[in-house]
This record gives sequence, structure tokens and C-alpha cells, in this order.
Amino acid sequence: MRKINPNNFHVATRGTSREINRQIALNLVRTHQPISRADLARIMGVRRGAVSLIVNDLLAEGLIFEGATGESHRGRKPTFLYIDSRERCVVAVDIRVTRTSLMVTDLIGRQLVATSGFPTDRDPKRLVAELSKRIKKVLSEHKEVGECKGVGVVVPGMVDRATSRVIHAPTLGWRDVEIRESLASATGLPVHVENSGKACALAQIWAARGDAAATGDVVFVSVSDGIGVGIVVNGEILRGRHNIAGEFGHVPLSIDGPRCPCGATGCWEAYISNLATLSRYFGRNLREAKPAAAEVTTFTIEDLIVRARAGDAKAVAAIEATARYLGLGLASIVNAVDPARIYIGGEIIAAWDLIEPDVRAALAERALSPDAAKTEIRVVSLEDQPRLRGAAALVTAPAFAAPPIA
Amino acid sequence: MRKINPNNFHVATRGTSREINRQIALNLVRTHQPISRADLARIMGVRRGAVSLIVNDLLAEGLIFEGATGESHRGRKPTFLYIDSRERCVVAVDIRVTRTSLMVTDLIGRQLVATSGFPTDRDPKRLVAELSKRIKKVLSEHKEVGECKGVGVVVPGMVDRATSRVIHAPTLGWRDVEIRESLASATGLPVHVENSGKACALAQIWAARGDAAATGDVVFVSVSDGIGVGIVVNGEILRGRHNIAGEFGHVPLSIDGPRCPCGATGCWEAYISNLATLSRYFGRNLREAKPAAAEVTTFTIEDLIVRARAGDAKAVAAIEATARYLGLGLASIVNAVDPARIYIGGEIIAAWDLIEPDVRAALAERALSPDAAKTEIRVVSLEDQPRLRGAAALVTAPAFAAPPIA
DNA sequence: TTCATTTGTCGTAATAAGAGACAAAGAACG
DNA sequence: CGTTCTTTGTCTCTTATTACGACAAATGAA
Repeated sequence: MRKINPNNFHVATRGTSREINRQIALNLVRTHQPISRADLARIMGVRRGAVSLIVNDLLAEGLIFEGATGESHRGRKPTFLYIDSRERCVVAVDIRVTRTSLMVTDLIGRQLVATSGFPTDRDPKRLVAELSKRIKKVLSEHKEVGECKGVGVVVPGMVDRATSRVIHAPTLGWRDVEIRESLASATGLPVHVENSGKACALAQIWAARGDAAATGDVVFVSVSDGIGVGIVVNGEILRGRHNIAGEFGHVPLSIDGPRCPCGATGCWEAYISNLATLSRYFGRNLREAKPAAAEVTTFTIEDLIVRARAGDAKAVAAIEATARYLGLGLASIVNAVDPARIYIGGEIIAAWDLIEPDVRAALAERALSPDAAKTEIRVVSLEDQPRLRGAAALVTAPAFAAPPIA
Repeated sequence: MRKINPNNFHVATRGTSREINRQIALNLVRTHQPISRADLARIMGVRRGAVSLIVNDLLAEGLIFEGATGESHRGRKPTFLYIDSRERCVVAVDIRVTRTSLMVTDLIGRQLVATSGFPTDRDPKRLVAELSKRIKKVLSEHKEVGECKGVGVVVPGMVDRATSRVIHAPTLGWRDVEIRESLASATGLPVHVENSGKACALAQIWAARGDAAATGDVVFVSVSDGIGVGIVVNGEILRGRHNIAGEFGHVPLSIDGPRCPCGATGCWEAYISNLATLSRYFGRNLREAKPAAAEVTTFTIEDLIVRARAGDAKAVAAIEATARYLGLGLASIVNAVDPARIYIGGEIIAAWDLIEPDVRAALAERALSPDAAKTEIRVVSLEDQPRLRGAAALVTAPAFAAPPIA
């Protein structure tokens, strides 16, 4: 039951119904391809004639194409329709603290070229220069991917919706940094910039096929250097007034808790970020500028998990503590948003088999109802590259979005 | 940019555009009445002819009516249109721990009969019996209000969306209580039941006229016996999977903090509920079953505020502490949801002039960006009866809601 | 070969928006 | 007092799109 905003509404014009049905058909081709006109008509519950008109439009625009004729046990064989991803591609970019990754996908997010990467230069100008060089290189070396329709860039920080400037990316040390314009002019391509948590959530809802829960209210929690959270409400990313909604990483577990890079104390992030877990293992605060043993500076979460699996009691304890805090924070998300499903990504989930019971127990401890405590949790492994898939979705998703109505 | 759910979409039919424009016109009549057909056409950006067709439909259905002809400086005088609230009304019911209130409004939420109330009987059966008696009485004693179109009931607890059963209302001690069916059959009227926080939020977005920010992303925080929070995203109440979204009252400030009635520890509610503030003043936990002085049991927040204004240092300290915790919790809401505006209601806001600086300072302390720290906060006084207006909106709002599209 | 079935297209009807003409009502003005 | 101009609300015609049914083409089964 949505209220119509009397100050900003969209009157239906002659073409509105068509536009709605066009987008529905396009989405169904995307999720059901290969699919025939007749099947589309059946799924949509409209006449084949109506579908034919829409399909002809989509064909004329080059959004879909007719492929092979399908098999049928009797009667005329159907001609299959597909999203037209031939000769066109998208470049996805993931900027992280230490490394920037790059992937080329087709228009429905399927990877076309092996992921590559390079060390992140924290100077924005140099980073953009390096990035545009790499983008041009990969596109010229792989002519077969066709025309690039745009670049999606994911950053670990807040992004202004109107200008796409990076307002604040703590781990990179960026404040009010401009990258969209410069990357766009350097590459000559349209560029979209988005926060990594939101992009990960985007990747999940656009990846979902035939999964009803995956399109409704969903939350993605990325546990890494920082905590990125993307919230989806009614199939739409929750942005809020300043496009910074979803920062559950800085909702406190204890306001008297450990200091967080954001400046506050006791943020969830300060308990479960990779650095926090490692600090727990080494028994001191790794953020403080004390001289640390070489082991400490190069030691990663993956190493910690290896030790835990090998029976290192201190490693197990550190991971279990993180598991508990992870669950307690998830309880806040469950109580506040009550999503149908929570996705969790990040290095720590390589140890999901070890931590799941503790996470669920902690979640149940604070969840307000038994049903809420049973909220589905799905692990997204690093190999699924949710950030890069989200970056690609920044470019590909708008063509499939619902038109703004009423 | 909303994703179309491929498993649950709404194909546009011949009548869809009409339905959309009909709802827009109806909403504009509601927010702009009195208004002429010509003005409607101007606001909607369509021809007067199209508006006339829609208006004729709405007239035929009795949703609007033609009133007096208006004045114009030159040219033909317009005939004004109004929402037709003649001879029809809505009963709004607010069930709280100690008292149940009852109000009669017209179809756009304007109060028709003085609010009445009675002590809440915590036995659901007896409460429903008393309530239906009162509803029948007020409707028969005020024949002028016309036909009752429905009853909206607001409860301080979680409500199941499908069955309208009250899953859990801690302060009332209710678990899985049925009241909609029994009240509906006792009164012969349609009954809607909703959580009080959500209803308060609903009241704000439906009360708003000509205020763009009030229809977007908005949060209502009600500070009372418990903390009720209602979140509005895109003009729609955020419900989540189990209709329990918005329970920020049980997001922790400190997981090691005071025990909360919900069973967990350190919930926001445990810091800023009226009982928490009073406990702070009396220097002990009022929830514990220790024998308390008569003064303690009858002492209210209003009394505390009086003492604070009179210069009682302990009272000032108790209120200021609550102010700080209130602001810290608001920061969680701001970081998680980033609303355009936060409404605050409850007894404590009678001292808003005393606490606002502390609230804002605490909010700024944890807000992630300067803009977020400046999030607009509006106080809603008890006299505005947000709960009851929300209860009325439960019945009146559906007629004005946007049709489900795509 | 015949028949049933399925696909995709075509033609007609129904519905609603887009555009503009027009009558009615009334103020301004000579 | 009559003329002119403006504004409102209705009406007609056109165009676009869905709704419905018929039909040809394709194809396997009897």
C-alpha cells in the first residue's frame, strides 16, 4: 500500500501501459531465456498478439534477438528469444584498499574475460589514469566482447547520488573525491559509481532467477576491511535522503566498546571487521601504530582460519568471538529491517561451517520473535565476486528496471 | 530503480492507465480540496477532457462530490470538488497498557467526535466486549457522523500481516491474541489492526499536505512505555518478511547494558523508555519487584519534567541522560535508514526545549556524515494524537493508495 | 493422407489518452 | 448596454494499445 506523492507523481500517458508490459516482457526474457512468444504470453497472461507487438519493438531496438527454433512434441516449433548480448559488454571495476579488480561481462552479467587486478593507488588521479589504461587495454585485446556499454565502479565508501562523488571512503582516506567525470572523459564511456554494500545487494537481486524471496526484502552484509551493508526494499536499493542508508556497520553493539575508524566507539565494524578479528587473536589493537612483528602485518583472516582448523585454540576463540558479534549485529538488522533473507560475504565466511552455530545462537539471543530468529542466511563466497557482479549490474540493471509510476 | 519481480508482477491491462490517473486525481482532490477540474488538469499536466472523464467516474462512485462554485477574477467560475466525507466515518482505537482511547474521524482523518477512553482490560475477550459496546454507543449517540466504514485498531506490539493476530505485545502480556475477527463480528464492521509505531508513521505521511519530504523516507519514533518505531520507504510502511520491521527499540546501545523487558540486554528501549528515565531518577531499577515508595509508583515523566524545570538537579541529570541516549539511538536510525525526516512523539518531548541540544549533540557524535547529523527532527505532541490518527489511516488510506504496478 | 496441435500474425472491437473546437458564464472595457 | 476577452467544462475526432477471435504455417501422430 504505497502512498502517491502529491508533489511528485507520474501521470499515466498513452504509452504507459505499453512501457510497463514491455519491461515485464524484457525481464521475463532475461530470466526465462530461451523463451518463445507463446510462452511469454502464457506467463504474462496476455494474448499472443500483444506479446508479438512488444517483442517486435524489443527486436527493433536490438534488446533481444530471435535464435534457434525450439523443439516441441507436436505442432509448430517456437522461435526462441534471447537478450541480445552479442557484441556488447560492460566493464566492472572494484576498488578496494589494496587491490583494484576489473572484469568484463555481457549485458546480463555473465563473465566474458578473466578477472584482472592491480594494486590500488590511493591517489585518485593516478588511480583513474591507471584504470582507464587498463580498461582500454582489455577492450582492445578482446575485440570479441564487442562495444562497451558502460563502466560500473564500486567503492568502499559513501557516494553522492547526484554527482557520484565519493563523499567519504575511510579505508581509502578519500573525502569528496571525483572519479566518475574523469574516468568517463578518459575512457569515453558512461561511468556509474556506487557503494560496495549497495552494489553487492544489487548483484544478488539481479542474479536471482525464479527465486521469489530473492527479489523482495533482502540484505547483503559484507565483512571485510570494513562492514558494507546493502538493503533492498521492494526490489529497490534503500538509499535514504543522502544515499548513505544501510550503514549498519556503524550501528553500535556497545557504545563503550572499541574505537572504530569512523571516529565513534563500539560500532559493529569495530567488532567483526577482519582487523578486529585479527586484533583479537593477537591480543592487541592492530590499529594503533605500535611496531608490530612482521607476522602480524602480513597475517590474514585466511591464515587465521587455517590455524583454527589446525586446532589453534586462540584462533578458534578469536573466530568464535567474531561469530558471536556477527550474530548479535545481524539481530539488529533482523529487528530493524526484518528481511526475507540475509546474504553474507567476506573472507570470514570461508569458516562458515565453524561459525554458523555461534552466529545463529547470537542472532536468536536478540531476535524479537522465533520466526525472525530463523531468518534465512545465505553465504556468498568470494569466488562469486559479488562486488564485481554488482558493479556490472550498475550498468545493466537500468534497462530492466520498472518504469516510475503514479 | 526498482526491479520487477519475475515471480510476482502485474501486467498492465486496458484499464491500468486509467486506474493510475484516477488515484492521482483522487489524491490531488484530497490534498488540494477545494479544487476545480481545470486546476486538476493543470496540476496533472493533462487535458481538461481527460480530467472530466475521471472526475465523472469518481462522482458516480460517490468518492467525491461537487460543492459550491468558486470565485475567479475573470471568466467562468469553477465548480469545486471535495472528497465526499459526508455521512461516513471511521472509528479509531488506540490500545495502550493502562488506557484504551477511541476517536471518530471522517474519511480524510478529521476528528468528528471528542476522544473518549476507558481503562484497558488486559483480558482480550473482555476488552473486545467493552470496545464493541463503546463503538456501538458512540455511533448511535452521534447519528450525524453517518455510516461507519471501518475500525482501525492500534496495539503496542507485533501484528501478523496475514491474520491480524497480535503475535506479541510485551507491555500487555499478549501472545498470539486474536482481536480482529471477534471485534469485527461483534460490531459488524471491517476491522484493521496494526502496530502503533507503524500506525504513527502512517499518520504522518497521510497527514502531510504539500510537504515533499513528508512522503519520502520518514521515520516515526514513539518514546513511551516502550519504543515504537515506524519506517516509511518510498511512501510505503517498511514491514519486512514478518511485518515486524522497525523494531529499533531493541537494537542495542550496549549489549552489556541494562536488561530490557524483551529479554535481551542494553536495548535502546532499556535506556530511554519512560520507566528507564524514571529508574535513573530514583537511582534504581523500577522493573525489579522491590517494594517501592508510593511516590515512585505514581510518579510520571510529566512530574519529572516539572521538577527539572523547577531546578531539581537530579531530575535534570536523568532527563539529560535520556536525551543523550535518545540521540545515540537516533544516530543508529540515521546511519541505517538515512531518512529525510524523523518524527518524535511521547511524553518526554514535553521537555524538548530542554533536551534538544543534547539529542542533537549525541546524534552528531555518531552520525557518519555532517549532512546525516543535520537530519530534520520534528516533534509530534501528544495532543496531535498520532496513534489515533494512524488508526484512522488504517481504514482511510487504502482508497488513496497507488495501484500495484509492474 | 488426414487430423490435431501449436506457433505466430492479422484484422476488428473496445478503451483511453491527445488535441482542439465550442458553448456557457462572467469580468473588463468602451 | 453591448462588445471583447478569459476561463471553465464538455464534446468530437484522432491515435495508440489492449482484447478477442480467426487464420495460415508448421509439424507430429494416426
